[in-house]
Amino acid sequence: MRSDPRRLEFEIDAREGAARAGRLLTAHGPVATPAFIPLATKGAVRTLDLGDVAGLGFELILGNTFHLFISPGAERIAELGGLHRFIGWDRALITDSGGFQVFSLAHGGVADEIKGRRGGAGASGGVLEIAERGVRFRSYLDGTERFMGPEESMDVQAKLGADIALAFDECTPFHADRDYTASSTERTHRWLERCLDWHGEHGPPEQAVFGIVQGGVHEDLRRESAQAVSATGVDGLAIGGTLGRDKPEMHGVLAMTAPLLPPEAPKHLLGIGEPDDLLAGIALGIDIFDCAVPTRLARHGMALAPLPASRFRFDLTKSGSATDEGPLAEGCPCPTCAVHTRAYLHYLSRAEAPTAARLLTLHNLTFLERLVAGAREAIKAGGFNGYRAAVMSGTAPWAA
RNA sequence: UCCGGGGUGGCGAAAUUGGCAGCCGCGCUUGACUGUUAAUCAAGUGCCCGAAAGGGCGUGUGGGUUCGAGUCCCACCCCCGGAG
Repeated sequence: MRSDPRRLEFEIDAREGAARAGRLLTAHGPVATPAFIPLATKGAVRTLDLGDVAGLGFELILGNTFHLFISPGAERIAELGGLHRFIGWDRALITDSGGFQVFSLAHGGVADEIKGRRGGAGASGGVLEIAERGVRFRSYLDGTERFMGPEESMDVQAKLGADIALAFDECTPFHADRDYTASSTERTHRWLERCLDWHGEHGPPEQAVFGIVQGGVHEDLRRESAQAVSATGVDGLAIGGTLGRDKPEMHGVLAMTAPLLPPEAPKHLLGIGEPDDLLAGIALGIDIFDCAVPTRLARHGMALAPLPASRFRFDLTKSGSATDEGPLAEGCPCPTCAVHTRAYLHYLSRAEAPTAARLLTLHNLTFLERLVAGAREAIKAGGFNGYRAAVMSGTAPWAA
């Protein structure tokens, strides 16, 4: 157990039901919440320069312990002045612990595991052993055997110098049975204690640590996990693990889990999400979200748009856009929509021009930033429910 | 005009030399993507009719040989190269 002073101030300005608007005060500046966090897994938001990311208004990005550990290595980054300096980002930074990458190494993506497809482009089955001490795996880069446990993860994150470190956990698969999920969740709790012990002794004083709540889809396990993580006095809590087979189940698990977390703590929903998921999470009191969807979809020719009937996606690669002179989304304030037509973006996407991925990434990140910015304003004005209903009925976040 | 080479899906091309035409790739269509091993992956795709099962038609054109022809023979059309 830790009894250190808090390294992360969290101020709540306004509440509406469980939803709240406020800010995280990190060593690298404030982060207005609710916030969406772009992924900079390998130290870069794919296709963008971090100057672009700051220009879009983001105050927090997420880097990854596992990938940076594999290359270029924590020592290298430490020698070069830490991750902020290495990548040229002076705002807040959170690093994921590597727990999810073990899952990914074994199963590919979340959807691959749920649907029983053994991993699209991933899933080379590089996990050798998951044991109490930690995880033995084979590097996807050069095949060498590597090891990561709670201490190693925290050591890497200390060297990276993230403002917020995530505790090392095991992301329990959807297909794991209840017994496995229970014992894995308990091990994650023991790993959290070891993370905090290591961090208390060696970690940067200004670095905050979030613990991760597991428990799969089981209410009692989620409750036990929420209590166990809360009891450690972490600076914040993250909800992890696979949350169910489909969206309704995911929202159910979320609705059951979120209220179990201490109300005053910052809450991070890991790996989610899509626009409706963000609003569902915000309604339940989630403060920060990270997700691969906006940036990955952009690289696959898919734009986010106020289209709830098509999961807020607009497929720009379809031939219907070939002669469409309108913008991606009417009234969108992003730099792409300010200049370009659907016809041009369609052409670029089909041509697999790198510029297409960049322009769509700018748009998609803007969409989510505007979505959460709108939620922040709505909560402060006491109109979040109306805002959510408007977005869910197809009103653009920048118009709401 | 003569000599030589060549005409196969939307495109580049295969076809074990007379044995289920179109392998493979591009393009196109559809699907997937939620703490990023994904600017990726999966499925389909000769043409026509049909919702489908299915049916019909297909290797420049027209004949011929053969149980069977993209492949062999004859004539013609077109393209490329060379010679006049």
